[in-house]
Amino acid sequence: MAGEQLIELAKRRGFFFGSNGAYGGTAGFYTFGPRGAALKRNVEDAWRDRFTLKEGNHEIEAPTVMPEPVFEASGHLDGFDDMLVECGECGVSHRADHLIEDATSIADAETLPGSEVELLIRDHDIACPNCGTPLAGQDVEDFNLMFSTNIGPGDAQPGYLRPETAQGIFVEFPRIKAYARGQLPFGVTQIGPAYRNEISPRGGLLRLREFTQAELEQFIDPEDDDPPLDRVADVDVRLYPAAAQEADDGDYLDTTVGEAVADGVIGSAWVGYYLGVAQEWYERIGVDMGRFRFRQHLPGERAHYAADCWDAESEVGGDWIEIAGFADRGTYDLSKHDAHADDSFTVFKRYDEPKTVERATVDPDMSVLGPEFGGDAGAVAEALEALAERDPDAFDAETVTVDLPDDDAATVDTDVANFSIETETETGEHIIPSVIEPSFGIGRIVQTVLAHAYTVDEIDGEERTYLELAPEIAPVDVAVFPLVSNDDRLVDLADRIAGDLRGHGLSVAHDDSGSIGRRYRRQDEIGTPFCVTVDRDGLEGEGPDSVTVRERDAARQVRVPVDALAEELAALLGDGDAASFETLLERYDSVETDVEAA
RNA sequence: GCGCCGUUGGUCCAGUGGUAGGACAUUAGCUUCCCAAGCUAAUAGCCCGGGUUCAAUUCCCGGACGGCGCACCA
Repeated sequence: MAGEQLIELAKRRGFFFGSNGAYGGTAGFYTFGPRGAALKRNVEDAWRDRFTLKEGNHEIEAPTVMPEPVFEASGHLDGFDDMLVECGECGVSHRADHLIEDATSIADAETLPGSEVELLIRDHDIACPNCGTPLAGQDVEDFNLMFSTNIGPGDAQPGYLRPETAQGIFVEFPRIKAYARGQLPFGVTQIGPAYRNEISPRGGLLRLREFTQAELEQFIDPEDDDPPLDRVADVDVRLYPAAAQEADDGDYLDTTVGEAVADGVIGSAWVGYYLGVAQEWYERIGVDMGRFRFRQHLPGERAHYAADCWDAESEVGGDWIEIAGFADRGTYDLSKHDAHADDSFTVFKRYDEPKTVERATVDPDMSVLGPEFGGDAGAVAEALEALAERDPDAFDAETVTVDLPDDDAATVDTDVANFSIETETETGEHIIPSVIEPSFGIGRIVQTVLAHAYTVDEIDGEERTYLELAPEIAPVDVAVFPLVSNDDRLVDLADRIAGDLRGHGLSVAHDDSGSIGRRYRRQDEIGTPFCVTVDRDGLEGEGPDSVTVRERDAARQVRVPVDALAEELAALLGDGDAASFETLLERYDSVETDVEAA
């Protein structure tokens, strides 16, 4: 519940802000500042680690501009536009196709041309649902949600910015399958921008015209391929099934992935598997699981090709927002491209046992058919082949007669057809894989982790705002300060340590401006998990030089030798529980600061 | 796209028909051995276009951007 303060912090501290402010701003576009870009990249890296590397999947990077035929095949060109009609009286815009569908028995008015829709509005006396004024005579305008462009000079080759990153994966499937050696199941991922020319962008990062998606297309043979469900069977999930949403007293279903799949609440085991993987991943990057749920699509909102569909939703500012979708898309996408494109979008599925089939074939003697039938010879040969398949017995006679496309019939000696029954061994068949699609909105995840990390507490009686970000995704790993800036020994050592830690691959902030408390607060506000402070005590005491390491959440401190610093920090920042601040406190001296976080 | 409301330093706000003030932040200096301390100074702003007016940041119209509601979200 920190909506406005969070937006203010995001702007002030460089997480994100509306783009092109110098030119008045552009709705629907956001720029990630230095902190936001780092945070977003860390989220993407965490996603890549879990959904690409840990799953053994293949990541690709396809262009954002794709030619028109791609979207003719995908259905986006026809299906992705809205027909709008504006009321001349009250000015409210309506979906023209919806008005038609309500007033007539036409089911898919979306596919009608605009001119016809205008006639239908006139013929059926359709009026504005808002004010009742007849809409006859108003223009129906197409509004396609894809950004269009031209590829090369002129307008000979129209192109569009992809409205989802997935199309790049589907289009390149014929080649990608070769890299997977043609073996199902395999998964292909892509992280990158997608574009939709939204009518009305709203809500900060929530609905943008350019946004980043991380998508996984898991290609499977639904008959043979099962997910490794046991890996996530015990993962607890909070489900909000369609039935519960429709019931008056519907409630969440707290269960495990294994049980939900076994009970059929989750229809697809593959979808269930990825819900479990996603649940653990969201937890890892710091989503508050008390403000998280999986919501099943209602029958009405499901895309027509999706068998079962669940959304991951998080609560931000009191609203539930969709942050990922998990859909069983069946063979929809690959079938479309298989039908439209030249290449084959199938994989070869080997049978367990080769099948032996007897096939009737002909091998017509064209040196006879040619002279006899002239230009029709080819058609005669084709008709013979078709007949052999349909009615092999016809070739038992002396002559055989076939019908030609132009209603003529042709009779030839059976010998000429060279009819035979051949035995063939079939080792498999070409199938179009089914697709399970987990699709993540990166910007929405960034917004979620920021909102869930936003915390206000009290330190030393002063209110403090900080981001309780997971170290893995925090934009800065560690900040290094001299405790005071009027002692060159401290300043120089802080400089040296910062450089050394950067050499170890850490993202390091260096700050010697203002009091130490002020510098801690700056880092707290951007979620830096650890601060290293160089003080005189660490240089003057017995033994090797040491510095203090402060953790963000409770402001506890421990004194660590400079020589061990890089190694200890790397362990603290590594993913998983490789090391915790508690273990540091056990092994080194803690620092009394009289500071109390409450 | 529609309706209502809004837009003043980096951020949050005050204010005015005669071109503006605060708080916080930032920078520099002094001070400072652990949590937004203090002192001094500096940087920095009326969203854009048109109209009314001697004069517009202020009033009017339009636009852009933002918030809320409607519509939309394949």
